[in-house]
Amino acid sequence: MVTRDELLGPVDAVAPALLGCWVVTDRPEGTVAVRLTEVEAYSGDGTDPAAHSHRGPTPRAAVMFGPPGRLYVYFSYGVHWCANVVVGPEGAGSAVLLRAGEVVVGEELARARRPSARAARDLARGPARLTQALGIGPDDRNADLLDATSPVRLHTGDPAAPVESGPRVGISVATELPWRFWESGAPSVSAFRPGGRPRSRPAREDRPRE
DNA sequence: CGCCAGATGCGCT
DNA sequence: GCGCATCTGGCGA
Repeated sequence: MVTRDELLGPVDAVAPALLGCWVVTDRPEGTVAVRLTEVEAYSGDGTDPAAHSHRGPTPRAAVMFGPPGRLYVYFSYGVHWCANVVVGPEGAGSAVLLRAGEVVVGEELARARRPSARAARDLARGPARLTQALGIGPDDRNADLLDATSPVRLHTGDPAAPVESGPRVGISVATELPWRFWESGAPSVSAFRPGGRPRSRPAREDRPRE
């Protein structure tokens, strides 16, 4: 198990240290474990406008201000659930987004949860895919990842390759911070462009309508 | 292959 | 009402 002390440092130092760790979910239908290959740091120190905690402990972001080692789960784009590990001292408002990993236990169950995934590396490639493969959802909000009896846990591990860093993905502010960390060469690292897809505007005002 | 746009609901202005 | 820490399938080269 990861210990509380390992999560107390600055979020941009803790985030790369989580690479290689395992996220494990025990459910009635079986166990799935994912070895983390890509994460992103979000800081609650007030300097990170991309963090959900940037506007204070709103109802959604309250978990980010709680004790380290809890799971911050949020609903994204009206469709997906994404998961973070809360880090830093209680009240810091910092968290590490779990962006991608490789399924190391329970591949059959992960495939059943993600029928659209073809290659194995796509099972947990991307933050919403990762939560799907692990069966993480709203019921896991604020779960204690450091409790050995919890159905969702974080186990220690080491990266299998050097760690690289670069801009975070899918955000439109603070894109200069190199707070995305990944295992060099990992096939499960997100292929998305830094900064996200540019927002498209209506191409034509005179487009015929039905 | 790569690029594109829709889906879909919540949080905050 | 607007924007969003995304994913997927469709379409064209």
